Amino acid sequence: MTIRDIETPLAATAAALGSKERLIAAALSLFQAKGYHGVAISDILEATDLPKGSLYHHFPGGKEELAIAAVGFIADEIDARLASEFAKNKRAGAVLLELAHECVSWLRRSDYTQTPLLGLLAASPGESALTQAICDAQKRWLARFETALGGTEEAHDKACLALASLEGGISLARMARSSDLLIRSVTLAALHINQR
Amino acid sequence: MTIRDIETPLAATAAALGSKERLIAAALSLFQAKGYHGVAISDILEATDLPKGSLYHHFPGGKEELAIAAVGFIADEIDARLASEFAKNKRAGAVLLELAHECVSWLRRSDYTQTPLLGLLAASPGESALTQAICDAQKRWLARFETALGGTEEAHDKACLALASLEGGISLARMARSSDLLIRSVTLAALHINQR
DNA sequence: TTGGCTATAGACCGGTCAGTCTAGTCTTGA
DNA sequence: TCAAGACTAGACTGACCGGTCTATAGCCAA
Repeated sequence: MTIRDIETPLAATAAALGSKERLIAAALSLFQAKGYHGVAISDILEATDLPKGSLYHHFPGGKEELAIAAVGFIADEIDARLASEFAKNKRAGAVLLELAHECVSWLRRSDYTQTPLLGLLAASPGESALTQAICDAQKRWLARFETALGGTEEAHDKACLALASLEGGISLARMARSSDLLIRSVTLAALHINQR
Repeated sequence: MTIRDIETPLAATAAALGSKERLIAAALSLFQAKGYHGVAISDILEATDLPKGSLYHHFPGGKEELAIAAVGFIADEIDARLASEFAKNKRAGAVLLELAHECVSWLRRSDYTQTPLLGLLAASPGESALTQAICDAQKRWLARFETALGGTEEAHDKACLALASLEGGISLARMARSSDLLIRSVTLAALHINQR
């Protein structure tokens, strides 16, 4: 399963993937659209056309374990993507813009219902394992940008701006139903980040 | 009721405010911490120590009407705040930084449970009146920055970056439980915005 | 005192929630 | 061929959800 399978969550994947992957794909797609508390187990089962027994077989920990798996999946995907882009010696600003454009097509494809990253997924209070998983994902992405930018104090600042403009831009764009806002903020941020 | 009452949601306000205001204050505080779907009516009633009848008397539309009122309240508060700051001819970057610092103290006071703005409040799908209310709030704040920055195309870009870095920075900071990330991203954004 | 209005009070309802449990069906390897 | 594990299947449970309903308390005007 790759990130592509998630982007077309239901029809295309149902045939090719195993139940566990289908559950993760559907759960991620739904959580990104409605947040953890906004999605019922029954929604996920309906989307995957699987019975309850399957879900609790693969994820004995229930809803939260499934959500953590979904977060882990998207975290790995994006982390790997960042690693491969940076390995080509691209400038951080260029990588950021590329990621933003991918988010735009994601937003458009889902009719602005999904948040491609993790921002709105949680809305859950402090100590849960789910929140921790989201936190870890953000840390890893931040670290990718930071090292790519040179690992200095200034690099840290710029990495923060990169992710913040991306997450914030997604939030703005999603609400306004216009990817324009995301592109504008990220473009400006990328400009600043590429300055040395 | 002012924005201050919300920041210390329970104890301080209980005595001074009427039931309706107490409901709005508690609802806003809870929604900011756990998102719309993460808060039960019973949570709000418990926080305000009011019976169900009172809530449905003041808000016949139930949970959603209360949430819309809460969004409207914070939208007005911040909009007014922005208007008054810009009226003093402050530079946009300075106003942004000031707002960010207020968000920081807000985050700290709530032990990083609340999102001071609206980003995580929704996690609700497209067409609802609540989503529309949040969208309107963002538009108004965006317009404040845009006009303060001169109303040009470039001003629009900068306004997007301002709000995106703020919303995104809050999201990062909240997850990492460190206001540092918010300050870093907003400071950098403010720098860029103040450039002419 | 009375009548009407605003607001409080909380029992109650049908629906839905996450999660459990038992039974059945595949797959696989000896 | 058969036994054992992996997986599917869905009825069932108790808790909790948002919302409705009736009853009552406080207040001010007639």
